[in-house]
Amino acid sequence: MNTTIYDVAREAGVSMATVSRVVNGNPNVKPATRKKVLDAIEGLGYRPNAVARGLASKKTTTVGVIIPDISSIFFAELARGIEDIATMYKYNIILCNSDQNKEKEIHLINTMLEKQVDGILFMGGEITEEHAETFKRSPVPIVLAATLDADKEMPSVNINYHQAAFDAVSDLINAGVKRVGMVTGPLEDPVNGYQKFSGYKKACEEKGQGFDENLVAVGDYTYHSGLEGAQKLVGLDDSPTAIFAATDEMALGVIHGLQDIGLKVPEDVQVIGFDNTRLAQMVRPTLTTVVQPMYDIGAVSMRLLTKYMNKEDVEDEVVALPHLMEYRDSTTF
Amino acid sequence: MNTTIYDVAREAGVSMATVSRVVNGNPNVKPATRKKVLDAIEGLGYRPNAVARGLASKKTTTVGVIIPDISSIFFAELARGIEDIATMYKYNIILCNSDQNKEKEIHLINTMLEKQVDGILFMGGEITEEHAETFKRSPVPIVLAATLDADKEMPSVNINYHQAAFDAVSDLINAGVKRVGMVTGPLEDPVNGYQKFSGYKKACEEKGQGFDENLVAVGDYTYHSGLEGAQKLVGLDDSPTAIFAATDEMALGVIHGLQDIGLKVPEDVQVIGFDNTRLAQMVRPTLTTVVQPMYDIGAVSMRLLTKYMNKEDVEDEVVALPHLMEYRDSTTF
DNA sequence: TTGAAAGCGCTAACAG
DNA sequence: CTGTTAGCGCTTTCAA
Repeated sequence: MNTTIYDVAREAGVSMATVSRVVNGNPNVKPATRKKVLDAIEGLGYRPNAVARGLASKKTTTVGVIIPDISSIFFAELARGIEDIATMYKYNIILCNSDQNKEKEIHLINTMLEKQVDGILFMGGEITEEHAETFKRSPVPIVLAATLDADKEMPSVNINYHQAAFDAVSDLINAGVKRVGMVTGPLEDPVNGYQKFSGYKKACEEKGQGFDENLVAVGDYTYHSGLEGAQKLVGLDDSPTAIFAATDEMALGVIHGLQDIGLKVPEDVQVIGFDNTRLAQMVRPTLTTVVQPMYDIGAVSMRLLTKYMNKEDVEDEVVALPHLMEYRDSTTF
Repeated sequence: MNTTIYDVAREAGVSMATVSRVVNGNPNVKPATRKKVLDAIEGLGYRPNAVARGLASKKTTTVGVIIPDISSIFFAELARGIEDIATMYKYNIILCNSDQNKEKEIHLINTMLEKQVDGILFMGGEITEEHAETFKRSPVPIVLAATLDADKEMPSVNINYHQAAFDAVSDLINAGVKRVGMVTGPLEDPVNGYQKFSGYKKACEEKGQGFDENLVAVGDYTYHSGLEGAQKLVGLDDSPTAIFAATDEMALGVIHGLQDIGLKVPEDVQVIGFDNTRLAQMVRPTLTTVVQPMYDIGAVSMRLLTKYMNKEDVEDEVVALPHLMEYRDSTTF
């Protein structure tokens, strides 16, 4: 049997309430008493049982984190930001991979709710009606990180993907590129698909080159799909002299796809990526990319969640972090 | 107030014990009764409280995972293997980053024990005496993943790092390379430092080139340190014509460090990495590397932990998974 | 096949 | 400043 608060009380010659008070740092304890209790705790090697505490207090100091895939370099960085801030506020994290599978996501939320988490941080792709229903029914706060909610009625932390993509493509066109191609994520994905694509499209339309759907290759976030996308695009009659990729990993694929068939980056074709993961510096030429502050998105969303959990006032429910460009050697400007 | 097992019992006209039985799939319930209960659960939207269950049953179906840094591509892959198997066995994961800091590691173990996890999966660097003490005192099983325990008295899952490094360097020497250099991790690190280094050293000594400490650069796992290491090594009078790096990330740094000063890989200098992370294919030339099955190490260690938690018999407490070489374009053989 | 009742270890009024 | 007393929601004997 493990030693309990009751054992400590007996050992120290006080009531369990007093032990509870010193364990929880309640100031209403005479120093001498506190010392007796502390000594007893030390002597018995007492370790409070967080489960019992959770049952009695209805707080577990644990938050659920639903993430598409922790082995993705992008989400792993986000997770690190989340965990750091959680630790700072004394929360632990229950981490689950969803593979962006709707049934799994809903199931995971329910599992976490059973475990009585104090809040949930959700990262995913599309927020369907069913997601919205589930979120609404949740007895604890839920915050979205790097995940768009069409109705903007959920608390969330993002950057403006549409604008960021628009900016990146505009840079290219302003620098004199006549035809810019794109390797996008699946268009059903609101972030890496639709938003970034629409930013690209808008820049094409407004800046003169016009939109040509042949210049768009749809990838699946992988390096390999970037590689294939590049080869498809440069195989065109009127092939692009710059390619914008929706993620850094695909951008690396694009660069190597280009190089593998003898094209030079950036001389023949310029390349811009998105995210500024560590990959961007691990390639030659180094990658010009849109900086998405992944760690910060994780950190800020966790901070936001703590505010909800503490019932603090929050002024901005929907926060958009700034993005910017990191110019490296895969572009000529 | 949330609905409890008691509400369901009243609604279904049975006792809470019966509700508990159907919730837990106990077969000793008449089908008709079961149906009544299930209907009541459905109607009330009842969701069992895992915290209360944990307190009563002394099982939380949660395991603690201590990892140096989830944003590392290597550990993220490992974590994915862990989580997948945990999910398969209906466990959830509490994930914490330790940054390989001893105090943090010990502290985290205690936090997890307070939370009454059913087991702990530990990834770290050095296992000190203090670690061993803490592990020994744990009331729940602990398994090490990709982490060496000098005394081999803890259950663990690894590959044979020494042998793997020896094999890689031997390949180079057998292929005619006269001088092989190495970029190692910190030598205090038993895995990425000492074991791999000693494998390298042994191959040098046994295969003829002899060991020359000038040929060794100590990195810190980062891409950047690989880059610097390479430049240091090729600056030598009698510079190496092949470099073995203790991790893929450092190997990418080595390749680019070489290329940045005009050397060709593999014509001028061959390069071999370690781990076979996804990075190995995201570089030109693609990287020849030692395959360490990260996902599998995670999966197998979690499986091993489930056996301990279920008090099943385990035949192999210390498991060594096989390693092999993946030959790509950064070597000439 | 079902119910009654005793905890699991702790928090949180409430009293004194 | 300290102790008493109810629970928190569930599992688990033990009887019936």
